[in-house]
Amino acid sequence: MIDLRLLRDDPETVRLSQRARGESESVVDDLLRADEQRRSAVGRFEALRAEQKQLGKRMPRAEAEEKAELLRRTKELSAEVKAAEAAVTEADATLRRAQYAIPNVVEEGTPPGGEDDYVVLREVGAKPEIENPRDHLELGEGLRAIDVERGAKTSGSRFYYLTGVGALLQLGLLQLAIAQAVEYGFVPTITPALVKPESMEGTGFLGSHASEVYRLEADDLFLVGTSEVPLAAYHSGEILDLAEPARYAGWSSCFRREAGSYGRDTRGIMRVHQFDKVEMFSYCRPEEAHAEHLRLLGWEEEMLAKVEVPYRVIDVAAGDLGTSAARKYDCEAWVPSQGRYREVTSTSNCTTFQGRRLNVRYRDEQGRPQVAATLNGTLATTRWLVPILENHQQPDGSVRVPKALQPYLGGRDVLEPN
RNA sequence: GGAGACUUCGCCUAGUCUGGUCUAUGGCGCCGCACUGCUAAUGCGGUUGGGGUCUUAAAGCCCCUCCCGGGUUCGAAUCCCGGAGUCUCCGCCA
Repeated sequence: MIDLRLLRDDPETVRLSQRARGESESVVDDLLRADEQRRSAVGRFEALRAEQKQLGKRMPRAEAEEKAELLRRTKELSAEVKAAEAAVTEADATLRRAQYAIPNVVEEGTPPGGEDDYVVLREVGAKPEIENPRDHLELGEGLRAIDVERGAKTSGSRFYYLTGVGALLQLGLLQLAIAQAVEYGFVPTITPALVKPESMEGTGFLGSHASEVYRLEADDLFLVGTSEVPLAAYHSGEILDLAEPARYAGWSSCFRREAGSYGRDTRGIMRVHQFDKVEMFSYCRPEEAHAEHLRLLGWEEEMLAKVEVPYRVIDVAAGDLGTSAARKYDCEAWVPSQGRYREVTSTSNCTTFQGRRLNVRYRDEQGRPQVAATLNGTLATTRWLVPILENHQQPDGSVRVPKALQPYLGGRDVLEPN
């Protein structure tokens, strides 16, 4: 949720942000009104409550006649206080709803517009020259690494088995990611994949992405779509020491319903209901967030370099940011069979938006608690197998193994079909 | 799944039976000051968090906060109901 002080002091910034996202500006005025109403309700309640407490203090010492008088007044007050309190509760709820209706304020410099209005920041690495490239599924089946038929048999479409070198490749990739994260001081973390509603809510995934989320109704739990969720909720309600950013690298399976993506990426493991991921997550001081964001992007690029895959970096446009993000950079890897770049990482600066919802704070120089900024970024996912297999394929259907992954595949430098 | 115990302002803890003087006790830690010729000891003071109001800002004042939500009452840390979490024991089980 956004900062109410910012809203009061500078509502125009919030309106501009809404415009850049292509979203409603009237919700800004709704929120301003709700804020005003809550404050006046609080004022009424507190005045009544103060009187009630004053009179209550005299009660034990009061003599018979005074006592009767006091009782009469305090009985009235009791009802008034109760009503005023109910009004505050309602105003709080209205305010909260209005606050939840507004996504994070976009960072200055974010390209305006929608999904197609991204800006390409750079392209890195040479695209391989491959004649009639096989796609990742054909390669994966040849290597007996990917089995979507049996995935569909047991679980339905968009499920798969990784077997043999496929399993080793994924485990190697994820371990490489964890190793890199540890090298840079991240705390490697294996997270819960099921979370409570407030954790899901606090991360901002029950807004526009609600239909993407698996819910276990019998237990009122949600399956996470990314370990960002349990990592963000990890320190909820806490006051952290953020002299240095607190960095976690989460390893978890991720679950997505992919509602509304019927017909898109139906082949192979490009878009699936369940996959594994190593995710970087940082808590830091707000003034440090911008620099931290660029660091996360740098670490993503370092991982892409290790798997020797060409990619480009895009600056995602405001309308495609998602609820919590103020700025987002995606790395897209080259996929030869499709002749285009496809998203393999995404790093978001959520500024204090999640921190405020989840109540994560730190102490500033004066020792006062302040809301922490949060950031996240992908270090490796199952989807990475697609560009890895395709870019390193050879005409006979074998696949070269990037040097960094070789130790995880028993030292092999080539995977042969069998 | 069954039974019981517990949850207090960073940590530990008093208070709950018997509602008002709880504006929540004490210790530890932490911060400041004083003193002592060293970073030790001692003394004094401070130390939950959120919100409102006022203000350039701070201070002040007020409200909320004793796990959460209801209820009883003029008044709830305290009594009642519901929920969550932790622990112990029993049962079942990978």
